[in-house]
Amino acid sequence: MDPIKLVKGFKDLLPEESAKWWFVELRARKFFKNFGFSEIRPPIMERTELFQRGIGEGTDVVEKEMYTFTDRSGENLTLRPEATAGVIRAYIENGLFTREAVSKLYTIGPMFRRERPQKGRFRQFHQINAEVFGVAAPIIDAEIIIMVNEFLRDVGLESLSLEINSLGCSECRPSFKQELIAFLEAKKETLCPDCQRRIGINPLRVLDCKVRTCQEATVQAPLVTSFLCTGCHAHFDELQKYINRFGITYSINPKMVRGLDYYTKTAFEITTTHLGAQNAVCGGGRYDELVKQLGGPDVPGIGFAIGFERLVSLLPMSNLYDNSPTLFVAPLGATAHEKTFALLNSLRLSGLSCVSEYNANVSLKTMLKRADRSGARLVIIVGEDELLKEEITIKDMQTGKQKSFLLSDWGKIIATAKQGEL
RNA sequence: GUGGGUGUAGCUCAGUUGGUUAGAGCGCCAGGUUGUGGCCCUGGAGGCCGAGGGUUCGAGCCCCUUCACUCACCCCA
Repeated sequence: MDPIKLVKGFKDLLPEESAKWWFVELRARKFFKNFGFSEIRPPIMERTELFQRGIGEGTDVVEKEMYTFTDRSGENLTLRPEATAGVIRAYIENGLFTREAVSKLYTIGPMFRRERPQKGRFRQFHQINAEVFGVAAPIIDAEIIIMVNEFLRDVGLESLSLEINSLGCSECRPSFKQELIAFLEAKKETLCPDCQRRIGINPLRVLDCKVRTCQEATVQAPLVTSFLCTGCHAHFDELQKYINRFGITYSINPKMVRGLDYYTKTAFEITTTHLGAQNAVCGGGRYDELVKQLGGPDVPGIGFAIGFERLVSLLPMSNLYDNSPTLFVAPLGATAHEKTFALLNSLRLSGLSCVSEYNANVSLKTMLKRADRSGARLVIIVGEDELLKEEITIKDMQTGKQKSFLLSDWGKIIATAKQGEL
């Protein structure tokens, strides 16, 4: 029979990798706690309408990338393609805005988009998401940007670049958009076919196009930053003031746009050159009108998403993700297995990570080989000699030293094992 | 959805103008050591050469089809 294969664009996370994931996740949770966030875990499936309203009908994500289906009772459901909409739904539905003036929430989990897979892009992928509701002041924009920037540095990423921009609000964006469209229409001939199409759909994206002729054509294009209303302008200025005060390096990229419709004012992106074409490790921004748009109170919001797989693939080599046990128990023969069984498990219960051999017939040589490969530094050997004397031998694999202990003297054995070396 | 690349052992890959029994390294198993790992030596297991069809006396190699993976576009984390 042919084995069943995994779904295209989905990945099995194997043990070597999952150790890295734990490392990242633990660090992230620590960071979030320090910055006053708490975890929320909305389901990974929502009513399709939520995403249509939240992300925007015209976006590619909604138009052609969602895993949407009707369940047995005819409800139209979708596997979440991003986290923000679901978090906002939960925020509204559970009335979190009535409990506290400001909510700082994070969530870590899988997202689903039916795109053609490539380097750094999968149909099931994971994100670390953060959202803050209820703060309109730019100080929070700065806080969030600094937090995510420092977090990525903390887990060990290097040569990242941070870009920020302001996309304006519903007041100033339309006039900019109008001006931009007029500009692009005039240059239409020199733009690539994709961009010619974009003029009508998402004119801001033209500024971000990779085709050289398009980049050349848009050097003189009007910039959002020069169209900002006084409110947005002040917001953007103050944000920079705060970031400068903390002192991280960034650049302003007036041509950066975000993919989803809901962003207003601040937008930012953290990229690297080591990811192939998918160079964004983190993207985020402010969405002051989204909560209201989804039926909630008029509460401003800001958030970001980190691509988990992308982050992990950038992690430097490190022994920080080492998952080795501290101890390998090697009993020779059936009697030794019986004698060490209780000890083995009480070592585990005392907080030590121990592995053992289950086959009573394997040789000491093989067990030591397995112990070596397991990464355990200490090995407890129990064979005929030890059984006669009611002893065990502990071997330090790094130094080769060996030492005997009375089998009954668990306290001493555990203490030595906890030391991790002889 | 569109375009390119690649499919040979568990993994990374050789494989001559089409020629007999398809190879290497790593990994795995066993032995060299009756109870001592790594290093070294010896041996072993492991392949429908992605699948289907075609050309040919003969196909891993050539042709067609198909599937999978991969990279890029679109778009995005």
